[in-house]
This record gives sequence, C-alpha cells and structure tokens, in this order.
Amino acid sequence: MAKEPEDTIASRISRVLADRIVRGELSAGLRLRQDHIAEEFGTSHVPVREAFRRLEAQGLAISEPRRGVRVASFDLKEVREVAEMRAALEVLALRHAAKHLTPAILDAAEEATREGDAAADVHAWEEANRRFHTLILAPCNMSRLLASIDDLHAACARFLFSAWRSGWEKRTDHDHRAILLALRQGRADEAASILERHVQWIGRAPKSTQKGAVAPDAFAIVG
Amino acid sequence: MAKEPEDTIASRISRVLADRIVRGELSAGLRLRQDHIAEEFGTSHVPVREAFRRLEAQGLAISEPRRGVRVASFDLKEVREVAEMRAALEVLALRHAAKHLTPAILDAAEEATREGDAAADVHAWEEANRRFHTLILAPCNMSRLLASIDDLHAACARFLFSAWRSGWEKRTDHDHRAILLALRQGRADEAASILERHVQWIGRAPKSTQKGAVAPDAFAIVG
DNA sequence: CTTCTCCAAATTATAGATAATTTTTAATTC
DNA sequence: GAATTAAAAATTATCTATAATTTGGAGAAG
Repeated sequence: MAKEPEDTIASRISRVLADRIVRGELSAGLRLRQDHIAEEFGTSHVPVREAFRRLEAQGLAISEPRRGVRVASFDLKEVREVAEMRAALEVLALRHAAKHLTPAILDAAEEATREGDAAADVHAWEEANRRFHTLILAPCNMSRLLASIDDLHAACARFLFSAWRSGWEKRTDHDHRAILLALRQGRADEAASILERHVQWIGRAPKSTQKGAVAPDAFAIVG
Repeated sequence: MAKEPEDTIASRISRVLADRIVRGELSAGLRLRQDHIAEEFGTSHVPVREAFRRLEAQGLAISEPRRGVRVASFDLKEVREVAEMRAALEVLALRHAAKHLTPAILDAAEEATREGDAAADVHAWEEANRRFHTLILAPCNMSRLLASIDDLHAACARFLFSAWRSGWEKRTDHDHRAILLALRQGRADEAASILERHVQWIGRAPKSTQKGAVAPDAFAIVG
C-alpha cells in the first residue's frame, strides 16, 4: 500500500498547512481554528495543535496563548531579513559542498536551471529553482544547516507567490548559470559570492534600468 | 499572584526540558517518555507532546514516529556545524546592529565581559557570555535572525557544559574586548571578522601551543 | 428620540484531562 | 533461532474546564 513517508497525522497536517500558507491560499493574519482544521482532516484537535507548534517554529504561524494561532504576517522587512539569512547560510553550505560536487550533480543542476527557464508558471519555476539550490548545497552534508535553509527558502517562496500578480514570462537565469560555470572551473569562492548576491536580491528594489522605466515587478522576487 | 510570563503548560515544559538538555542533566540519546514527564509536571501527556515538537524544532530532541522522542545526539561534527552557522548569522546580525549600538550598550557588554572573566563556574561564565552576545546583536532588530542565533547558542552551550570536566579557571576574554574596541572605534567590519573567528573556534582543535603540551581542554569550547 | 458607552450574559474557542486504540518492544515458548 | 504472546508506550479520540469574544441591553449623554 503506497504509504506516505510521514506516519503521524500531525506531520501530515503541518505539511499541508505549510504548503497552503506558502502558496498564499491561507493569507497572512488569518486565524487557524483548530476545530475546523481537525474536522477537515477528520481528526481530533490534538494532532492539529502539534502541527501548529511546527508551523510556529518554521515562522509560518504565530500563536498567542489562549487566543489561538494565526498565519504569520510578513512585510518586506521580514522578507529581506529572511533573504539575508538565506544568503549567509547558503554561502556557508556551498563552501562546504563545493569539494563534494560531481559533474553529474552539476549537470542535474543545469538541467534544473533549464527547466526553470522553460517553466510555464511561477509554481513550476519555483520548483525548479528549489531543486537547483538543493542540488548544489546538499553535498555539504550538514543536515541542520540544510533544514534551516529549507525553512528560509519556504519563506522566500511565500513572498514570491504573493508578489507575483501578472502572468508568467519566461526568463533566463544568468545567475544560476554563472554559479555553475564557476563551480565547474573550481572557483568555489566566486560561485559563493554570486550565490550570495543572487539570494540577497530577494525583496530588494531592482536597479532602475532606466529613468522612468521600472521593471514590471516593484521588487526582485526571484532567487 | 506572581505568574510566569508563559501561559501554557507546554511552553513551560519545553523550557525546563531544554534547560536540562543544555545543562547535560539529560544526556544524549536518552528516551523522553511522555508519561513520565507528564507525571513529573503533574499534567497529562498532551502538553508534553507539544513541548516535544518545540524541542524537536530547536534541534534538542529527535522524534521517530511511533517510537518516541530521544535527546538529540551531538558529535563534534554537529557542534562544528552549529558553530559555523552561528558565526555566519552573528556576523550578519552584527553588521546590522553596528549602526544602532550606543555607548551605553557597549558599556553593558564590557561589564558582561568582566563578569565572565570573574565567573566562578562554567554556568556563570556562559550566562555572561550569552549576555555579551545578545547585547551587541539585539539592536539589529531582526527577530527571526535573533531567534535562530539563540537556538544555535543553546546548542553551543550544551557542548560547553558537556565538554567541561575539570574545575573552572578564570580567563580573560581577549576576543570580546577586541570586538568592543573595534565597535567603539567604528570599525564594524573588523569587529565582525573577529566575531566570526571567535565563534568558529568552538569545537575546533586548538593550536597545539607546543609539542606535547596540549591545552587542558582537547577542543575549544568557549565562544 | 437617537446614539454611544459600559456592563453582563451567552456563545465560541482554546487548553488540558481522561480514555481508547494501535504500534512497538520484550519475553517466553516451541 | 523463530514465532507467538504479553507488556509498555505512543498516537489519537472524546470529554471537560477555562478563558476570550461577541452580543444584547440598560443607562447616560447629546
């Protein structure tokens, strides 16, 4: 019987709710009522409350004792904070991963970049983007670091999905390609600094390319 | 009636258990049986389970579905990982905090350093050490970043308490003083790089001062 | 007479206790 | 050593109490 990897109801609920929050289906400030959620999942409120604790730790929900749980708000200031944390930690991860990267991994990362460039919508792009970052960072073999990066990446994705209003237009990810090139040539430090800049851009106002000609999005949302 | 700040039983339990784990009273790998803990705190196991989720997120406990929760193990590799993460994030925090630091804050941090130097035991030293780091970083005003650093600091403290076997001998914290000096003189970048080196030392083998003459501790444990 | 405010009752939701069920682990027997 | 059974512990359900919010109404002010 194809059974999901997670066994407990609580973990399943937290995964589903996290996904909904990230995708923007549950908007910031919304109250998460344990009885309603319990009813939806056909369980009692006990595992729901455990799921809440995990969401709280991930920064996706905020709990006030005796007053309930709400979807965490996130303003631009928080997004920048998350982006800077992510940049700092991804640089660290890449520095350790670099020596373990194989051509096969870099090929897979390049393929992920291509898929991102060809993505039909923002969700497909984000999936490919996350795969790229995971591929080049996972070989650092530092599980706690990778888990932290994952949570931060989710927060970034939440911003991406919320900020993206207009239709998706194909784009070419030059940063990803520059990172891969540097890695292939053994210049890990350069790859790390491109990665740092790349991630830090999230939530920052893009350079006005020309006076009056502002990009369609008011803030850089990729990464 | 003097009531503790936290309202829920779960948060109280998680704080107490976290403290015990950090102080080494609960050793790595020990099973945390919810019924026993519930009995000790005079509650049911429901809030205990919620406390477990928080400990899990903090990296202090590990839960295997249907098999219970254990105190997280931590080998030297994990300590180094935590130290490097902490270094990366504290550098980020200090860069943002620097511009908001006041002479009053720096004076308080210097006082914390003095108290650390005069500490009678390792717990007093750690309390002062944590105060120093918190004082100079808190003005960055990035709550998520500070919360992450706090969790990482707890993991470092856990290593410190576990590694410290012999009696406590007074020491002078030159790094803290160098950081404060640089901050007072407005050289934030230099302060940050001293801080980075300072924290990264945790869990690393110290330079053998002389052949055969190894330091009393096999690894650097302060920070 | 209308409107605003303040207080109390009723409703709703959260937090926790107790109980039932399932799963894992240990033990004993073949 | 394998298999069956018994004990223990984890997960979840149901139930209760307590705290928070809302609603309704009385009284005062405009």
